[in-house]
Parts: sequence; C-alpha cells; structure tokens
Amino acid sequence: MTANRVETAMDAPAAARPKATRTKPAEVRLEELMAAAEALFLEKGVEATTVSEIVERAGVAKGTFYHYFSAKHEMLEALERRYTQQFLASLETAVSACGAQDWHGRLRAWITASVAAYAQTYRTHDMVYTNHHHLDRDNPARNAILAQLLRIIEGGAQAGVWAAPRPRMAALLIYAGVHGATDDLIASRAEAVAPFAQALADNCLRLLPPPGAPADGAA
Amino acid sequence: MTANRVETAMDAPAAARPKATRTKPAEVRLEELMAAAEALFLEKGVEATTVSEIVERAGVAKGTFYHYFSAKHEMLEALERRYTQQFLASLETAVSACGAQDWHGRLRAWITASVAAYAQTYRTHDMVYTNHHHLDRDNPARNAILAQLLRIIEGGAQAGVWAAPRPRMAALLIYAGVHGATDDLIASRAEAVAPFAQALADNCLRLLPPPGAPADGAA
Amino acid sequence: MTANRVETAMDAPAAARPKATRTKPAEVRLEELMAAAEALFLEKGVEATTVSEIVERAGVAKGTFYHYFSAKHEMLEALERRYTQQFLASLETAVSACGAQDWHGRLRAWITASVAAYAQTYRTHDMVYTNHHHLDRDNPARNAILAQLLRIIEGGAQAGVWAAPRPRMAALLIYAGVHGATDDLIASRAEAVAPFAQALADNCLRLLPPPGAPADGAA
Amino acid sequence: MTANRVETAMDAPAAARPKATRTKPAEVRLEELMAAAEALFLEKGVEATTVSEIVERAGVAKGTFYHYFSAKHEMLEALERRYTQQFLASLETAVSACGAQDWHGRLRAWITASVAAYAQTYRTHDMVYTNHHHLDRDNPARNAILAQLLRIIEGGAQAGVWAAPRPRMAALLIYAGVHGATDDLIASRAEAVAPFAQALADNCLRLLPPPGAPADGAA
DNA sequence: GATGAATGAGCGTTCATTCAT
DNA sequence: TATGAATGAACGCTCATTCAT
Repeated sequence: MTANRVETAMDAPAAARPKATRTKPAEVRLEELMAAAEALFLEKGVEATTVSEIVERAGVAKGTFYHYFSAKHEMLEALERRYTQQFLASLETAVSACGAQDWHGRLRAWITASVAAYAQTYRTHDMVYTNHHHLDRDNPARNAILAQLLRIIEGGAQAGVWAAPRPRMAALLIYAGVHGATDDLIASRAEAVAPFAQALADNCLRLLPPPGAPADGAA
Repeated sequence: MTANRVETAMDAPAAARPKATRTKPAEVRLEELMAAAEALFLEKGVEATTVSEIVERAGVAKGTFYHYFSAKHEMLEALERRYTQQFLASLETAVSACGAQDWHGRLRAWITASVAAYAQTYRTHDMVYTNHHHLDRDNPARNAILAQLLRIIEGGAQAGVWAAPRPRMAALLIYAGVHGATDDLIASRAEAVAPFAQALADNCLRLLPPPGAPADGAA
Repeated sequence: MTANRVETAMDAPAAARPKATRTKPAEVRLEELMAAAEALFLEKGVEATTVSEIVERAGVAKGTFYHYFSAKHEMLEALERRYTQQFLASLETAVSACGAQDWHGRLRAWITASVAAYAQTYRTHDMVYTNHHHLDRDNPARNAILAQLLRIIEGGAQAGVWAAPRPRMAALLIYAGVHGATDDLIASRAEAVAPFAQALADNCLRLLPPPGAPADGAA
Repeated sequence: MTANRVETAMDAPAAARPKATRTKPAEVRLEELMAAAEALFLEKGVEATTVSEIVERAGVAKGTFYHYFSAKHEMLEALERRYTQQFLASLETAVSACGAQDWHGRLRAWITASVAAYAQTYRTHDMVYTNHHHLDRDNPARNAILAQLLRIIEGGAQAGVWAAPRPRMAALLIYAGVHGATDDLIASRAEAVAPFAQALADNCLRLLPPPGAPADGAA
C-alpha cells in the first residue's frame, strides 16, 4: 500500500518528509534488495511477489529497484547465480577433502554433501530451478553440477576403481536420484540426514560395479 | 412474447446476442476446449496462456469457457487428471504383460514403459508437474506412480528375487533417475529410445542386489 | 454452478436425463419464481442476486425465467407491485375498522397498523423502496400510502376534530417519522411493538392541535 | 544504465510508457478524482459508475485511481466521510450561534439548518446514505447527526423548557420528518425553503409539549 | 543516488440475455 | 411449455516499468 492512499492522505497533517534512507554504498543496497527479494520469493513464489513488495521490505523506493536491476527477472537471475556458486563451492570443498585417488571417498563425499546442501537449501533450490525448463541443456547451474559429478565417475573409471560404461547415465541417475530421494526425506521427515545420506551413497555406489563385471545388456 | 409475461416499459441494459457457433454435444465442446488449452499451455506455459487465447483457438466465446470450467485453474486440473490416468494406465498395461512372478521382467517393463511414455509426453509431463511443489507429498499423480513401482520392488523382495532393504529409497532412485536420465536423452537426442531404456533398466536393476548380499553400510 | 462443469462431466457416466419438472400451470410457475426471487433478494440484495440463482432455487431452467419475465428488473417490479398492494390493504383494513367519524381512532389505527406492518416486513420494504430514488414523485407505492394518510388528516380537519393548516406537511412528518422511528425500534429491539406504536401515535397526534390553536408562525 | 546495474540479455515483456499528465501535488489529484467520482455517482448512481469513467473524467490513467484509492468502494467511503463532516459542521455552526440556554432557538436552528443543508445537498445525501442499510445502527454519520439533535432535546428537557418523556423517539420523528418533508419540498418545488423550514420547526416543536402536560398514553 | 506519481495493456471473471431445439 | 448451451461486452483490478524531479 502506497503512502498516499486516501486514509492517510486525509488524516495525516502534511509533515516534512523525513527522507529516512541516506545514501548507502551500492554494495549494501544491492544486498538489502537481494535479501528482501529472496525472502519474498521463498515465501510466496517468484510470480506472486511484486516489485512493490520487494522495495517495501527493503525500505527503499520503487525507482531504486530499477537503479540496481533493469527488470524483475534480472533479480531472479542474480539470485540464481549467487546460489549456484555457493552450492557448487560446498560440493567442491567436500570432495577436495578426500585424497586425490580415493575415488570411493570422493563419490561418497559428493553424494553426502549434495544431500546435506540440498536438505538445507531445497527451498531456494526449488525457487531457482523451477524457472528453468527441466530439459534446458543450457541451464548453466545444472551443467556445472553434473560436470563435477561426471569428473569423479570418469576419474574412478580411469583409475580402475569401478566400471562405468555409460558414465553420463550413471551421473544422471545419481544426480536425479539424490534430489528425488532427498525431497522425500524432507517431506516425510522420517529420519536424520546423515544416515540417510550414507544409505543413499551405498545405493548409488552399487550403480558402479567393479571393473570386469559383465557390461550392461550382457546379462 | 407470451401472454403470461410480466411487462413494463423500461430501458433495456446492454443485450447479448449469441449467434455464431451452434450447440454441440458437451463432450465435444469440452474436448475442443481442453485440446486448445493443452496446446497453448505446452507452447507458452500455463501462466503465460490467457483464457482469451484458449477460447480464440477453440473458436468459442469467452463465456463458453466458463460454462465448462469454473476457473482457469480448473482447466489445468482437468488436464492433469486426464494425463495422469493415461500415464498410469500405459505403465500398468506394460507391467501386466509380464508373468505375475517374473519380477525382473515386471521391473524392466515398468522402467522401459516409463522411458517410452515420458519420452513421448515429457512436455505435458513437465507442464503438469511444474505446477506442484516437488515436495508435495499429496501430489496424487506422483504418489500413484510411485506406489505402482513400490509394489513391484516389494513384490520381488518378498519373492526372494532381490534384496530391498530400503524399498522406498530404491523406488525413489529409480523413479527420479528414469525421469532425469530421459530428460537428458531427449535433450541430447543422442540415441534411440529403446537401447537407452535397456541400459537404464540394467543400471537400475543393479540397485537391487541378489538376496544375501551384504546390507548397506556393511561394505 | 451448471451441471456440466468438468468435474461432473468427467465423473458421472452419462445417464438418461430425468427431466424432472413437468409442465405446470403458469400461475404456479410464476409464484415459484417470485418466491425464489423474493427470498434471494432479501437474503443478498437485488444486485447481488443472479438470474441463475433464482432459477436454481425455483428448480427450473434459465430459459423458463424469460418465459415469465422479460428481464430481471421486471421481476423486481412485479414483487414491488405485489408488496405495495398487500401493505396498502392491511392499512385500509385497520382504518376501516374504526367508525367513519372517529378521526382520532382512524389516525391511530393508521399509525399502529403502519408500525405493525412495517415491523413485520421492513426487509421487503427496504428491498422494494431502495430501488427508487427518495424523491421519485412518481413512486406509485409511496404516493398511494401518503394519499391514504392525507385523506385521514384532511377528513379530521374538515370534521373540526383537529387543525391542519398544512395537511401535507403533517402527513409527511407522520409518514417519515413512523418509518424512521420503527427502524430504530427494530434495530435496537428495545421494546415490544404495541406500546411503542401507542406512544408513537400519541406523539404524532400532538402534531395536529385542536382547532382554534394559533397557526404556525404565529408563536 | 548505471555501473551497478545487473544486466542480462533477455526479451523484455510489455513495457509501460507513462507520458501524458505531469505529476501534480497529491492533494490536487485526489481532489480531481473525488470531484469526478462525486459528479458521476450523482449522475448515474454508484453501481452504474465505472472506474473507467471516473478516470476518464479526471483525465488520468486507470492506474492512477488505484494509486490513490485501493478500491472503488474506498472512493465512496472517502466521499461519505467528507460529506458527513461538512454536514455536521454546518448544523453545529447554526446551533452554536444561539444562546446556550435558548433551547427553542437551538432546536429551531437545528431544524432550519438541516432543511437548508439537505435541500442543497440532498443528491449527495441520498447517494451517500443509500449505500447503508436503513437499519444500520452503526452508520456513524446518522448516529452523529442524531446524537447532535438528541443533545438539544435532552438539554431543553433538563432545563425545564419542554417535556421529553421519550427523547429518542422525538429525535427520530424530527430527524426522519425533516428529511421526508424536505424531500417533498424539493420534489414539488412548491415554495421557498425559508418559510417551509419555519413551518416545519413549528410543527416539530409541537412534539415537545410544555413541562407538566399529561404524559403519553394518559390522554 | 534516490524518489514515487503516473502509466495502460491486459488479466480473469461475471451474468443478463438469446434462441434453436 | 420448457430447455440450457452459447454469448460477449463490460467489469474491477494488477503491476512492471518510466522518468521528471
């Protein structure tokens, strides 16, 4: 609701406008706007959130929004970029903590960290990815995450740790499976995250049989 | 003017003049409307499609839409119901074609039919499911499909065909994996559906080890 | 809600239409329609009541409404006419029960009967009269009622029972006062109708001083 | 484009192009809008007036209306508030011009000012009050006016100037009578306002007999 | 840098009325 | 007599965006 809707306009004796918000570093303003938008996007969805609400929560005027973002969808994209970077980095950190040749460990770490990160941020995750078509091959976030996983699967295969005749298919099964199963975990609140992640890793590792096992389609 | 009619001279407010399209069986009209809506929802998304466009494509007046659907979202729900029934039925048919105790066959059939059905209808699939939150445990379509798969996994486990210490987790991995991997197949157009589905089934069956294998966490 | 909105259309297996309503005497149909409309107009107001609701409550089809009334506002007018006739008749009966020269009695009877009738039917009264501008000199109902009262006032004056230098003003004061005060009685539910009507009549009679009293403006 | 602006190449959805009317003081715009609405509400009724017509007459865009009023009914309420304040104030001024103990004078002043004010603004009056149910005890405007009159009647009674065994009933008779009779004056255009108001006051004062007169029901 | 008044195309929805059957 | 599918103009309202200050 704008400040000068009748009720107000008629009752309040015209006072000198306090002009509260002083000029702040652009960085700070940007962050305030993004925080306000993220909270609202999470609460009520991207479509249902209006620019008016964002600026109201951020405590700035409408025009200020357009100083920092050329359009509403730019805000969403900025949020997406920020989120993806954080998500990728958390996986990278977990994987890097394992020995360079400990491929089982690296894969387990990737899965466990994925579950943990996703369980924590699934609302943001959903918000960010619902706006891309599932099939969008150019979705840079999905591609970056998938590439990370693929590097592990192919690394282990080259090192002879497991067989991966179709590494991309394995990566997709793990990637999609991790998110689908974690959705269910969250929705059912049936157990703690850590043991769930362990079991999930066990299951996923089964997808990568020891080298020398009969190839797919041979059975 | 009938003899009984109560009359008074008065200025008549704006009158309606229905003329163009003749009455058709309700079934036909309904189908025309649903077809128009489905096509548009697919082309440009549900939000971006207006009721005006739907009726224009269906060749009827706006009021006719509201004669058959009480609101735009009712149309989406009708489309969802119809799609889910068809999808479920096609899986059921494929599974039922296998012997009642041929659990490997049944699971392969479920996976293969899922890939095939989804590869054909992924656009409708996406359209329908994007409107539910991923975590919506009450999404009846997802639940029905998952239950179908779970019955097979538990049936095979009881028959001693495979071990399934966590049947729901296995079901979720397969369910999500099938859709995730098929998305990639469709997007990359890298190979034919049938061999892809075969390989996918091989991979998924690996998630269900022979009975007596070491349980998760034991390795 | 129409019978063939999707939910129904998809679930109910097409049955032979019972075609319940047999042809009825026009009189009966008309009365059913008017009763349905009156009830709805009272419940939710004239504007807020739709023709669809009227026919639904009357148990007939939309088209039937237009067999009996050429437009929605004709229905309101028919209801008005019916109500006014009843109201006038009830006053006339009460007044006629007094001796032809008992002018005090006649006026009291008119006032008492007005209060009683209005207290019983104020909802219909409001519904009917809100649709005329207060100033509508051509409102036949108001004119008929006022004329009835005026006849009493002038009759008493000619008979030398009271002075009425401005009979129309007196009539207006009584007419408006009776309705205004009864509104308050109804809204406050503060006392029984009969004693209230008595006191009201006492007050109103004071407006008609004995003959020979100083005329207005002389004081 | 500022340096801080977050940019991405994207198809811009339908853009707005505000151009025509320049910014004016909110007070002025508000007044223009209210004047346009009042005129139209008077001309064709509240229901029959559309927001489109209001903005067209005010010479602004539709959105501007909603910048100042959150809904059409807010406009009506603002008009009501403004009108009631003016009406009450004009009565108060007239009454205050009489000596504090001149109760006959105060009551005459109230009646005379009511007639004058109502004769001038009856169209607005009707417009404003038609939107409240007659019986609405919580109608703040009616209550405020009635309370003003009641204070005079009770003041005179306490001062021994007249008897008022039922002050509220007397107030209601006067209040309703003044409006009802003035309606008739206006509709008939039969005489000047001032003498009519005099005669009306004479009549109304008769409702308040000298102290010691027989109480109601005693006659 | 920051503001906020102003914009207007476009939305989903309503409902009195018509008329072929 | 009775039906009900079909109509379409019109409604109140939204909101991303612009730009003079």
